[in-house]
Amino acid sequence: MSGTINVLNVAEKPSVAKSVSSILSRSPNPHSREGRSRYNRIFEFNYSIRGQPCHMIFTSVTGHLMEIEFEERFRKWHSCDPVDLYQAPVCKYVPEEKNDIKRTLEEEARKCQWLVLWLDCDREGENIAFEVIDVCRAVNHHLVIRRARFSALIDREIHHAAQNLVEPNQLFADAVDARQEIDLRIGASFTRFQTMLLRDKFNIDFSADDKNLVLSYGPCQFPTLGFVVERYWEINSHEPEEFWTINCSHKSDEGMATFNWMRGHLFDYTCVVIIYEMCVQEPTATVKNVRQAEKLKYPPHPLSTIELEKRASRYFRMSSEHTMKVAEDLYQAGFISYPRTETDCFSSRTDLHIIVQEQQRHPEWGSYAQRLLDAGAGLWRNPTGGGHDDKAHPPIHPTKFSAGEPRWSQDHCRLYELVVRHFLACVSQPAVGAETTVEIDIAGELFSASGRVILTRNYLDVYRFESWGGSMIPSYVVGQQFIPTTLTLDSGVTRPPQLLSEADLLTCMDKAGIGTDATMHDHIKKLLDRFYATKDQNTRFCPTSLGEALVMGYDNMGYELWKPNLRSMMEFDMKEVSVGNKSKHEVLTTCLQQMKACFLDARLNKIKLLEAMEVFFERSNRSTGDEHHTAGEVVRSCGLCQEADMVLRRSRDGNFMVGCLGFPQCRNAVWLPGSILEAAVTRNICSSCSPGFL
DNA sequence: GCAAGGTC
Repeated sequence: MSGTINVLNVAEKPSVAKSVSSILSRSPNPHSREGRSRYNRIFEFNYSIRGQPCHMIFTSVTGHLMEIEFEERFRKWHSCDPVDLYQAPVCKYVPEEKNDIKRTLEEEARKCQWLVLWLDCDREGENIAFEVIDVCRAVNHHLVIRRARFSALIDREIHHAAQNLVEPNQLFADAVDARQEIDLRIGASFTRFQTMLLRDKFNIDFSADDKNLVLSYGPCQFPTLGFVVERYWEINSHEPEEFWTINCSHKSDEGMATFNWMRGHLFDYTCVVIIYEMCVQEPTATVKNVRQAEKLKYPPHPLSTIELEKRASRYFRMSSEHTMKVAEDLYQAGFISYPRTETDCFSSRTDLHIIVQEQQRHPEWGSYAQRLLDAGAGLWRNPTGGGHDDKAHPPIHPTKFSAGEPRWSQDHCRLYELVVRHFLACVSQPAVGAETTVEIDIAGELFSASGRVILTRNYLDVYRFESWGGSMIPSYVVGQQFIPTTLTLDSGVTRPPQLLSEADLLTCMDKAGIGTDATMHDHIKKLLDRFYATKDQNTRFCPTSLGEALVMGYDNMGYELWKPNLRSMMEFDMKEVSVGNKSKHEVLTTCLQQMKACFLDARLNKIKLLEAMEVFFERSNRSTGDEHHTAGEVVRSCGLCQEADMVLRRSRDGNFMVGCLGFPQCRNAVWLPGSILEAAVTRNICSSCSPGFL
């Protein structure tokens, strides 16, 4: 073997550079010096790779080093036709704020014989690896380039990776190149097109700073908007239907039992009346069945990013964007582990007990932590995972004890508490309850009642965010007979679903593969920033007229640009590229060809987009006048808000519409076609569809 | 001024 060689090692982020350096140098604080970028230090130590003595120089980037952009002459909005953006040359460049990292890499690469890439082992990481290669090779053509493959920051894994270096995977990087290019071309072309088309035609009046009103289109943000609009439409089109049911209760010395009709509810009034009459004539109830069973309520799986966002939204009404900001703070200060992870199971190598031990001092949950560690208490249970593992980061867990820091905001305290309590819950036994179900028979009709008592709370003692409802019911024995205390015929009305909450929206995105754990909150925030949707105090999202108009415009064209399919197809193609079934060129060509055709067609049909905007901005303009308060003929009560009446009126352009008097709080409305010359409210009921009770 | 993806 020759003498010592210099090896430049690059990780995706500073924390990984430090961890890997510690492991390889077998020292908790390896020697380090400053680089040109103040975040990315350079660690130095000696190491031996397969007998070759190496002087290791270990630094990092911060995610992608480069961005993709159109060539200069296509960057200005009016410099070209947006359709040109499907062929315009694109290039990768290092943005200004990453220049110091680039310079560090160049300076160090000149001194080295080898370059070892320690980027995350996913597609994006592989792509970043090639960005680093580009920069380093430009200043040193003789570099020997190697890739370290590791899935966890633990000794065995890291030493194994260092001793078994491989080639970087061009296919993985290609998949990301294709994704970037498609996203840029589609996003920029549609954004410019719809912004320039609609901004000048409509006086879209936003109270805030709208000097740079941009109506953006993106393959992630639009499907996200699509979910919001789709739910809103589902609510609007809901026709409340009246139903009937029979309820029965029985009061005894032990308390009250409420029995539900096992038929649930029926929409046929006559039918329910006949059954009810039978029950009233022979009201004696006979107990047919009494079941007792032990039920378990399991603690949640270890915490992934999406779950953290969902739970912070549900428990504290924190937005996912704010949650990630606070989590990042806590992570930077060392209180919680890395907050961007898909993993919801702990590696068997993680020492869970040590994490619990640290929390024993806490005034609120410390005693619970002590009980967990007491083997005699039997509270401990090894956590069960949810089956997700990104092979890079553990689930989110506390890494340092705190009883609250002076600099923390209320949200920092809450989020730290959630992470700790969630962790303690994960390693706890499930809650145990006893459930009793009683079935009775009245005149041949079956009713049932159930009750539950919690026998052992276990994890519920620490996880104060969850409860397990249930009430006691008196005891019954099979064959026992009694006369019900009440037996009533009740009516109800079917309700529309609720608007999507932030947690619902995250679930929709996760299922459809829209965005990643690190970006989903960005796409949600974008809907609010672009005035496409609003969020109420209960974190529920409602599309604005603008958001609804955009989705409706494309929907009327017959395109599913606002549905998640487009992104799923792209994801599928990316996978094909990364395993070598399709080439990057092939995927780019076909995908962009299709999107260009779609773009040209959309432009040809821009009248649909304009029409959709007219509908909503007509409606929006009206709200500034007071004419919507003028009464019209009442058609029916509003099924959406269930508070005001729907009335028939003429809109400003002379067309008929049926709108809710609750406007603008309630935006329920039906717009009749302009070809209708007369409209009136009658009591006649359509004989073919015979709508039910309204 | 435009996308989505890394990360500080």
